[in-house]
Amino acid sequence: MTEAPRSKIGRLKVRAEFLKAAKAPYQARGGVVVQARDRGDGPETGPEPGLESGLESGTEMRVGFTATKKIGGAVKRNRAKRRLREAARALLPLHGLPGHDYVFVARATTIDRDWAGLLDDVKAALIRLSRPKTTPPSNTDTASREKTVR
RNA sequence: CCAGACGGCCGGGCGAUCGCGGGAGAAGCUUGCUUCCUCGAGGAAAGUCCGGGCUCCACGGCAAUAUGGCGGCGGGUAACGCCCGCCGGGGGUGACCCCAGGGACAGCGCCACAGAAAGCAAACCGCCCUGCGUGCAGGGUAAGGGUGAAAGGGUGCGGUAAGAGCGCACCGCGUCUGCGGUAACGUAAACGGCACGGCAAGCCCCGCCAGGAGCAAGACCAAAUAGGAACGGCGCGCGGCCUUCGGGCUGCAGGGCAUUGCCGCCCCGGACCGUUCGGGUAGGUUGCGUGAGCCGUCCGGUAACGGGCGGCCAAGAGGAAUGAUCGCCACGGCCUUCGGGCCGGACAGAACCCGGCUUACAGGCCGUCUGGUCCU
Repeated sequence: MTEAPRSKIGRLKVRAEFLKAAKAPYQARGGVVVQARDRGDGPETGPEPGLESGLESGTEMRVGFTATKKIGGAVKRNRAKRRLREAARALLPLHGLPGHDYVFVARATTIDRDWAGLLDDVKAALIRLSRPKTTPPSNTDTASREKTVR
């Protein structure tokens, strides 16, 4: 789809993709719940020319946002999604893994959490999710990037 | 100045950095990206309660019925159950506020409890008269008592055995006439001696208004797969038996070209192949914002509103943009050593579009009016 693998973050749009992500590992921090799913078409396999999976191909990482009615009315739900979207924009290129789908689930505390705290929550959840046992080989440069950030 | 009534308006401002959605705006190049420019939530965007526009479906016209809604009169409007003005009734010292406010001689029904009596009036305690056996019978009466939401006009005077619209005055009510008003209605006089109780938010009657579904409406483009149709090529087919399920053996093979056999050709049937077409799913485009539009001004109208002229184009997503952080100022609290410091931001987010209604709302501004108090 594009040559720049890092700056491009796709968006989850279909309900089925959210349901798949909901079965994946997740991490709950103070103001947010993050779910991460490895789509299994990592960058080493490369875009197979014959395969039909060209749509969700390659190193792209994608993200979706969810806020249930438990949080409040439309204003509160939109506000929570906006804050999560902004946090994802800032942190996902640094701590996200390529080829993964992330779903950020808003909680009741998402709105009132102060901004720095919310960023810490998201960062901690992303780092925790990025070092499970099945680490892809492409994770090395991501880890080094993490080190430089700290 | 205090208390209050009514109407209108606002819903923080400026800036910096990083971002997001739209653009038939401009430039650049590597032709699908970058940079710049520009526009980007509300007074209720909400509830989805009424009225419309716009779509599709249904439908020959008219009338009636059913069902639902509306209900003083006049006006406004595209329309309304909305708005304005007025009338009537009720409340308030007042400014003002409130009212499901058509019909009870079309009919049915109801009026609990209490009370003697609750609807073609009757008479419990009374009051009065007559009779006598002196506490009962007969009669008159509806003033007084008591019940009730409501007791067959009210108050006063006369009248009477006691009373009673029995008579009179005023008030109420009814009828008729005059006058004012477009009308609802108001008002005056005369007459009537009071008859016609209330409930229509019980059914009902009368008048008026209503076909249905909704932008997930509807229109267009159109993969893959399956199925359909047309055309062309092609006898590739069918039955029976056996089977180790791979197949084998055997028989038959439509109609026409006069007839019979063979060959050939054509038609038909059917399997497969090819081409084309239509329906249609995913997906995409559109509907989708120039409109009962907004601003200014003048004119008509008490007003709602209407008209003229000039100017403007101002969200349009589709997992759904309008955000994050910071600084200064304004506003509101609290503290203050009067320098300042620390907190805080209501209700709520467009989804086809308008007109209303209803509900939610921190804080603030403006105008008109009423009552009271003080000063001049």
